[in-house]
Amino acid sequence: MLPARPAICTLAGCARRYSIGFTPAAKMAGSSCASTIPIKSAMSTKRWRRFCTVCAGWESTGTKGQRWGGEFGPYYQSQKGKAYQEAVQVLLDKGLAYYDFATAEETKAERELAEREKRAYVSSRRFMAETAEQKAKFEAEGRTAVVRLKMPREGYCEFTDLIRGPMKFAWAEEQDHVIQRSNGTCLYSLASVVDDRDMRITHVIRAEEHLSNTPRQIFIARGLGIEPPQFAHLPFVAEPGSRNKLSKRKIAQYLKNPDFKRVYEHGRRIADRLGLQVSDETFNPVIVDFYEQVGYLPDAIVNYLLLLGWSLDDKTEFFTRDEMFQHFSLERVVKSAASFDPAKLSAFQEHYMRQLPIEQKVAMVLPYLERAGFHPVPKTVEQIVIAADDRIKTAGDILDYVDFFVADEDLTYDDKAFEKRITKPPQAIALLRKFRDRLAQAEAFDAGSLDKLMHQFVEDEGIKIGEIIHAVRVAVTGKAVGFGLFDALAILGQERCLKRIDQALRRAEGR
RNA sequence: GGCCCCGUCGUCUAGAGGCCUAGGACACGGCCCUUUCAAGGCCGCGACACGGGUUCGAAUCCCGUCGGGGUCACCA
Repeated sequence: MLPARPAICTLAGCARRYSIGFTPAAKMAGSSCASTIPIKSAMSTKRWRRFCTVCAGWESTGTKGQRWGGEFGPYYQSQKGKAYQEAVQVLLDKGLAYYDFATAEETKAERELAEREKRAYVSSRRFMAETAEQKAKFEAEGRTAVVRLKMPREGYCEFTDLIRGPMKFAWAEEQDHVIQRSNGTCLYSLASVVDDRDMRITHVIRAEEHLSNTPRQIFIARGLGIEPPQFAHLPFVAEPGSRNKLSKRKIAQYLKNPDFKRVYEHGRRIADRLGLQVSDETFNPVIVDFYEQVGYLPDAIVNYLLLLGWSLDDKTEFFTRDEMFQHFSLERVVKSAASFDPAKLSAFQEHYMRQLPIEQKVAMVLPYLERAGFHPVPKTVEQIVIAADDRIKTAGDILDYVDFFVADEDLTYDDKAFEKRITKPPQAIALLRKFRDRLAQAEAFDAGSLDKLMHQFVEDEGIKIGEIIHAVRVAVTGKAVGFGLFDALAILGQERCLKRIDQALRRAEGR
């Protein structure tokens, strides 16, 4: 069944299952992507697929996806109606389910009555039809039926959860859940059991909110003569700074958290420079798409998420995919919910970015420049990437350095910086002019030579380096901040540097 | 409300009765480095929810309290 909503993946849902679920899945199945499908349940296949695809390398969401095929299809619940109905019939034949001819209002009334009388609601089964005659009688009244499970009213359902250990639920607490709607279609709890059987699911690894519907699934499985799969219920991911389940709808509230806000606004700046249309549906730090758009590394995200609720020991933090597969175990999953910490995710991102070879960084960053409307030569980009070093924390950060690509006459100046470093200091303009002349005479224009030239200039003038260097920076880059000035000058080249300094001098003199 | 789950620094966690004056990471604060911004180095701050047991000894075991969360659909 395709989810009604578009391909959105929250960190709360798919991400957790990816980093935690995918890992043992791949481990147990002994292979990668293709095996993730049979190991999970069929629900929200599309979202799951989206996340896997994204985290496998931010590839486009190929819907053709041969990789998603497999021998136990079909994988869409919309194509499996017949299999579900057959299962319902088996349950009916065995007396483990029944036709319920009660109307929605009648059921609701019973439930409300129980609530008023402060007792647990148990279906009266007043409109239960187990024989053809009963069925005919209700139908004659013009009633339609749903199929409900006929849950045991005594005893316990016991099973072992791979994360939580032995579980014991009283059958009497279970409702007679609907498994087939009056229109003949089936519900999740029935469908997922059938899917799990058809797809040879051995381990169901899912969020803890499903813990309480496990007994009914075990009931259905046994009724169908299926050995129930092993269950592992993961705690959910909580909101930053609270224990509530993370939700993509609460972005406005999360924005009050300074760390969350920082991550969001950083992404927002990049999106704005790209002219991206942003919507809360996808441009939201709670959703993986956000990180893809801003240019995060999948490895960083997966590694961060892996540690959100699991650890190997008291010190190991960084894992390659292979190491994850090798070391992961459900037994070490933490039982309590873990809050999403955007600041720590950023720290992982910075770490992985620092590890990235230059060529890969360049390749990662180029599409951002192109999307922002620049057509830079890769060599220059490489120089910038090297000079900027770890200042580029996500691929989108390259946009902090577009000043190198804009035409000299289009360079914009930060007014405050210009004022502080050029207009205001009494000697600044004169010094800048002198330095400009030195630059004009420079024979070598590499960073090392420029460094020497600057120091010679400072010595000759008897000034402190701070009196000139900032003025030069603002004159050639327009900004007060950036990477090493000599790298910046070298990348721009002599001609452009002179042009920009002249331009700044004219601007300072109000011409 | 019934049922269920959970409770160690702000956050993620290590901890299976003595190795714990509770370890690591992120964040935070300070210092150093420095042409700005980053980064880096060093130092620091900082927790066993509470109350009873059991024990020579408890963060670890038991009971209770409190707190947080999940779930109770013809959603998935």
